[in-house]
Amino acid sequence: MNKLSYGLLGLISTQPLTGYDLTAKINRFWRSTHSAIYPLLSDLTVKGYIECVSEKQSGKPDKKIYTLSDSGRELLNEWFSSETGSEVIRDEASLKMYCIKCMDEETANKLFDELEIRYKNKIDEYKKALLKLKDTSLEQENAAFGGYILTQRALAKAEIDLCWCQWVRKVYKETDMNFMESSFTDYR
Amino acid sequence: MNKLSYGLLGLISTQPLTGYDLTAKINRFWRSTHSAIYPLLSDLTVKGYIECVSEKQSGKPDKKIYTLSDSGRELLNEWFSSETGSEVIRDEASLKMYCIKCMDEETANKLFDELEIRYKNKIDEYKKALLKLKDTSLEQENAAFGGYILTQRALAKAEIDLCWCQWVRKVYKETDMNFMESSFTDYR
DNA sequence: TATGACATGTAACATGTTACATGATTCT
DNA sequence: AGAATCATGTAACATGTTACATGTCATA
Repeated sequence: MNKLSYGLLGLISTQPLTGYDLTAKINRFWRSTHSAIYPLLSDLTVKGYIECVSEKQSGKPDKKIYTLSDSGRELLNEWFSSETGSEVIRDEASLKMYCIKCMDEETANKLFDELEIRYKNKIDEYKKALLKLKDTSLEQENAAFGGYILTQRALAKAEIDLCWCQWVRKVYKETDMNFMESSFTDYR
Repeated sequence: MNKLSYGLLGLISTQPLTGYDLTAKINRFWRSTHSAIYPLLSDLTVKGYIECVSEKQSGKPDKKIYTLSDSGRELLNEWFSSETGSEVIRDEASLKMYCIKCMDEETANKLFDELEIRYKNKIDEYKKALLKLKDTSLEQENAAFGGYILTQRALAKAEIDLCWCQWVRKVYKETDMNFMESSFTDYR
């Protein structure tokens, strides 16, 4: 059982879902692809933590709808009480930003442009997701609550990223002053 | 060449560093371990992007100090201008928080406690790192600038995480009201 | 008429983690 | 006395990514 497997179990615990649904849902909090998820779902089924019902479709592969079993629910509760692993971050933008003073000005400005657009798009995306959640909240309350709080957090972080990028652009330009004088905390 | 290799090249570009130094430095922005980094440094040396000078030590393995070569500098500049990959996040805390409404109250409160302590520790750590940077800025300006802006960002995000966790705890308790009424943006 | 959403799966390859291996010096 | 820091490296195993494979329907 790896962390992703627990995550899948967690999502399934709030409502029955297909591998396709799970791939889309989990990606907001845990980077993954369907190629990693489908084999894990097979494993979880073999181990008896989830159960699967097939729904016939025309033109598409049968839809496999997964639900949590009793032993899956037990395992989930153990996971809830276990120590939480620390966040894994791998951000190429950070690696580049570390070197910002080594780039020529044109390259640096292009990087600022690229990142600002990216963070603005994220903000839009999360705002839209929040509006969408307002419609679907009535039936699936537990899942909606989870989706709501996590999207609020993602939005807040995207806003920080945008603001930070604008601050760095400003501080980068002011080469004559001591950069330690400009605190991002004050700028926010 | 994977992203981590470019990151190592980037760090070395600002100052000569050992594998041990690199492991410590890069971890703030890119989760990795020495077991992944040492083989990459060998590869980069064979390919001629970095050069290595050994310094004899007693009781410890020789210290290998890496510097960037001309072809390494060229490759770095190409990377600076290339499209930036999107951030990879894998956060077990998010996976658990999605299920917060499915946990019993005691488990949920323990999770809130665990995460708040974690975020507070991070905030302390980054504040200390910022103070430390004020002393070392004079000689290594480019590296200090990179370290400074990235630590400011990490601090801002840790503060958001703590604030968010406290907000979720509050909203979680208020079970009778519609949770969509409570916006994290207003709470901040 | 072409792109994207829907829907599942496998294979080859790349990358990451954990444990093993060694050992002096400094801090608590 | 024991833990942490410094310092490099390999091996076995676990995990993740990209490409391949198939095919319909709805939207732009």
